Amino acid sequence: MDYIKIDSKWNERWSKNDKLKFDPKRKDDKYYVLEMFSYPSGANLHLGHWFNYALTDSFARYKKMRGFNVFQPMGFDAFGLPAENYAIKTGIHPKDSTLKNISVMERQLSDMGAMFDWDYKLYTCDENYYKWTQWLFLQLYKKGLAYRKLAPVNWCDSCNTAIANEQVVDGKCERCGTEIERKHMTQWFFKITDYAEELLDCLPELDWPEKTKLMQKNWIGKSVGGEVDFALENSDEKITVFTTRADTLFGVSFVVLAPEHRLVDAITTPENKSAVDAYRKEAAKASDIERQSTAKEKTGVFTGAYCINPINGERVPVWIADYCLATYGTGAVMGVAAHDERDYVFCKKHNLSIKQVIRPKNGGDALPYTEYGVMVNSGKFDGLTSEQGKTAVIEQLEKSGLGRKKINYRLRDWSVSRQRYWGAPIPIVHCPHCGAVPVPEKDLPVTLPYDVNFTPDGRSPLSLHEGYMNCVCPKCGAAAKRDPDTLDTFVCSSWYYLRYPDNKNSKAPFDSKIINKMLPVDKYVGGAEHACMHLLYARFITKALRDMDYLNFDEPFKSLVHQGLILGEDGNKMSKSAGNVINPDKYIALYGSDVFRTYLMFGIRFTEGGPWSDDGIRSVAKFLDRAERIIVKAHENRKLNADKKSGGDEAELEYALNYCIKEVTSDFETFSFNTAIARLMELVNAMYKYDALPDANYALLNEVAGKLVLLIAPAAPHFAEELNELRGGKQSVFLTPYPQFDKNKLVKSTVEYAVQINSRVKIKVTLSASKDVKAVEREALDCPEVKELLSGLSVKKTIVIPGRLINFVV
RNA sequence: GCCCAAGUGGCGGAAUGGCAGACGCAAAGGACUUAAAAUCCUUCGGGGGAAACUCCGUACCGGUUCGAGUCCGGUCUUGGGCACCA
Repeated sequence: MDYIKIDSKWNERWSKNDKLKFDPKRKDDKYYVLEMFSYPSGANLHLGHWFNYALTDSFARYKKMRGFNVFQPMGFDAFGLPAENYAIKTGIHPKDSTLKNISVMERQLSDMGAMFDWDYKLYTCDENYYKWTQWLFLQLYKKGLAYRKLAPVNWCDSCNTAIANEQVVDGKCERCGTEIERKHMTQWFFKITDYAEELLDCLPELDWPEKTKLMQKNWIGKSVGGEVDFALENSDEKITVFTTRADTLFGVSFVVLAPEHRLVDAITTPENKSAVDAYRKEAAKASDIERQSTAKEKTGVFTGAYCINPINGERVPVWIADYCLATYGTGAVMGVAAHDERDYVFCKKHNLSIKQVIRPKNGGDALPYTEYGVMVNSGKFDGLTSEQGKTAVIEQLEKSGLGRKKINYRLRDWSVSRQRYWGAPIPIVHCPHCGAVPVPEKDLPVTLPYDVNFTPDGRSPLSLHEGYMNCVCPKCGAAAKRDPDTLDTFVCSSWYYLRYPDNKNSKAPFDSKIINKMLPVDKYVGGAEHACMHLLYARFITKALRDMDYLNFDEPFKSLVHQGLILGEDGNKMSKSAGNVINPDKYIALYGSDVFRTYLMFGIRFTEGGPWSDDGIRSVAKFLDRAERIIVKAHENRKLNADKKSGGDEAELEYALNYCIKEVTSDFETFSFNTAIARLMELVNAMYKYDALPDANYALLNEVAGKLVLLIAPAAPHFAEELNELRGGKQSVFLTPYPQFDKNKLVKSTVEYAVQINSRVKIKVTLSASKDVKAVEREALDCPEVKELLSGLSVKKTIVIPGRLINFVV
């Protein structure tokens, strides 16, 4: 078959066939398949896109054949840093480069022959889209879920700008090599922590990979414990620490503040000031990852201050150390050397006291002992278990107001301000009189100006644009300034799935009546690298909009699948700099899209990915050729031996067909495309075997061939259409119901059993297909071969696995 | 460093705790052909054995079990994420 020629032939016919498109009037049997949209970074669709989009399209086509009204939209996550970097380097405007990339990628996506509903496309950089991203910001603001606070950014002094983590290489700015430091700026945050508990609670019901749910669970990081107040000596202030181990409170050796903690300046004594300042400066250079490394040496300096342990009145020194993070808990921790590895090392190093207050339940004094045990040296609490003590100590402190139960989350609020140009402007005006004032909804969008200057030093173009920055306060009319920042692109992608089904709505982001019927997404497909951020943000936004009565569902993505990562031939991640990028276009030009798609399905496990290799791509063309030959032959000879009585050979062929239907169906449901193709190959092999008989019934073979065309259609859509037409099919295969298997044709009267002695396979015997364990055992014992095998042995135990094996333990 | 995965022939990969290597690729041998391509047939984890057969084998070490690639504990390696790449 000419695989290249049929690509364009059928792509064109499909685009003209409205029956193949999503029907917006039918929502009861809708099936929303969504692939994470892509960032138009390079000028080309790369292999990874192809892998994800083509194979998910096969799944969508399968669902279509199962009778669903499939909705499969496509769009672009078009704002982002790379386009801006490109502009700084080349002077080409991000909008121009982005739109150009999009047009190339759209062409490649249509060449793929995927049944995307292009009428519903969206670009996040489009005014008609980001208008509603800004609307979303305003709703969150109204609801009290958007707020401002001081937060650190990576600051490059020479570029005079904040830079992304990605642009920090070895602690230096990737552009100019200047050492970066953390600078605190007032920025917008979304209060995702308000939803921490619900985001956690809803996880179990989601049909998501367990590992992804676990990662989100750990990311949210709920810990149940308590807060304890340590009063400062010579001050009215107190240090509040969060702990999950209040049972160790009697053993506190020191208290540590994060170097950024607000009290550090106030409590540091004059003789310690220079050391503390130097330490803080050094700590500002390290990333959180470096600071938390347990392999790193535990550094810290004494502030000179002391505080009082509320449970026993002991005087405790206050230190600062970079392993204590300002962003988690209260930014202060109590150090219990005897029962925490990190604290133990810290105390040994700085010669602080170590006091054992927990003893293992079965005794022992080896320190540090970090497990639960029994309280000792803890006054009236002695003898309580850690579990009891944790609660009892906090309850005691609650009476005096020096402590309280507290649930803490590792999850932090979502920082959405970006000091960049290529993003959705933040719809806020800063007025000297009224402060931060939201732009009225009727004035949206706040349009991103085009005529900006991309200075080589990387300063934010928006803040330098007078026409954009100067405005009047919507509240009092005074001269005011716009917020110079743009929104994190994750904000744009946190709601796009809600826009697709109603993408042309100019009055609202979406019509709730439509969206409540179209959502949740039935199958969401995308990379596992989004497990913690995008997927969590999208869940949060859905819940927030639900609480504002825009939506009536709790979760955006009912079912989720991650595709694996396709690596370069060298086994490394594909990248321009590594020179290992594979362009799918050359394979399409050589083999056609069906061969390429089927090869991707067969050669690489969808959820695993792996290094690219084109070994064997020819074999897939061979398989399709082989299938074509038998399908054509069966059709041409369809009248031959049509009245032949069915016998064992026919039953075998029908078994092969029905087994294939059963397996391929369940494989498609689980995205196990590689085994689905293997089962199709087996069916083709069975057809050849039958064809080799002298008196083969071609009417039957042709019937099987007809089913094969349908089964193969989601994997090789153009190929299947072509053969369907050749066989006289009048309408598209994708409007033809997917074959169902007949379970009566899958019943076999006998089964081959493996007979084991002490779990080692010795012989094989054919027994009846009974499920009755006792009957199978009796039948086996009657077999002469088994009798011979067991002669002279005494059987202690017999294990029968119906349909599989019998194990005699002797 | 922390969280989450993965590790099976020369290669891609199959295996609800039940016959490891389905289905393919590559390789070798053969048929057809003047020849090539295409197609078809056979072999194909390792050791031992003439053969029947037997022993070993799913990164490494240990455990649970009649039985472990699969479950548990530990180790190593690789990949993803670690909050301003998307």
